[in-house]
Amino acid sequence: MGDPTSIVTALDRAGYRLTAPRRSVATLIADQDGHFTAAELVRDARVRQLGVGRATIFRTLEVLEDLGAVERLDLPNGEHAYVGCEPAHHHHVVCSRCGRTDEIDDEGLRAIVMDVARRTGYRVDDHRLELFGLCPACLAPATTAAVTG
Amino acid sequence: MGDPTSIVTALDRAGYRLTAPRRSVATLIADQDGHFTAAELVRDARVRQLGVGRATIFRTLEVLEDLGAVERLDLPNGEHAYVGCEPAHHHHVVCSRCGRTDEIDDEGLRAIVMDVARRTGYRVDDHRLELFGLCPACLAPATTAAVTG
DNA sequence: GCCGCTTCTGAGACTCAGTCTCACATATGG
DNA sequence: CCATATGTGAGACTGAGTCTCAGAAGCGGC
Repeated sequence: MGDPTSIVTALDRAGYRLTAPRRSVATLIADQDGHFTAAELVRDARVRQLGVGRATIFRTLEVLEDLGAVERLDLPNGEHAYVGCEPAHHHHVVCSRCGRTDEIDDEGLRAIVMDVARRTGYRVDDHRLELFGLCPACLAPATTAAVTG
Repeated sequence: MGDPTSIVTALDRAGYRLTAPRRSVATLIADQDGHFTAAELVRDARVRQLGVGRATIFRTLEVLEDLGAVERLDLPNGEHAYVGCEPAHHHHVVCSRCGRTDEIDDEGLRAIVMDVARRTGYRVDDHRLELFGLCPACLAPATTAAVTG
């Protein structure tokens, strides 16, 4: 964690200028564990005195989402969060406790999408799958606690 | 469409009072085609002079979501929308053009969830699947147009 | 039908995410 | 180093959703 290079590279390759604020945002994102919200980046930027404006953070997130360097999640509570990720189509499992996310591939889902399309007559262009639960690390103490108490 | 009975019944069975504003909201929802936003209900209520306040609409939607009489969707553009639906776990295909939604069952997804759980070590408690595309009705003219022009 | 208690409601203030504007700054190609 | 297109920050603005609180009204008991 903590390496903003891939984000910066993605910006560069797409023809965006490599400005100081964008590098700062890239660093902030690279330093996040699991998912994060725009508001968290704004707060972190202020704490770290990076002098990056709110608007810039929102704009940069938008660009990065377009580039696929970041993906937007809709948490069950309605919040919009982001995860840094590799630019390929995939989905995420999100830990409800610590916010850790892992990518999951598309495999089986494709079959479901095709099946739904066949049965409903829709042409399915896009889809979103999000799984929520507890990651192994958060699960371990929970299990222990359950056994103990 | 247009029959608010099932929503009213659901409220009643859950021990909520059957007030005039709640009946109005139930009717508004029953009259919606496809998905709708809280803002749309507020507007409709005003147009139809139902005298239902904004806060009440939000509160009623929250209650109905708890009861499973309504499900919340996150549209690709970030908006929060709702669909009236039967209170059982399922997912939706959403038409990007007309907003129509259809329910799809859980079948194949269960296998995916279990597979992901096994491979990642997460305990998956909840999931969300949304498919977006064009419904058959919106698809037909689109196809014609493509052929014609 | 009426009473009393509890739940519900509407108005409007409030909060907070996200967008927009616009004058100023700066990365980049030449 | 310059010209210029692109990016930036401050802060106003918008719109969703929440909260508060005094008053209204459903419902069970009589």
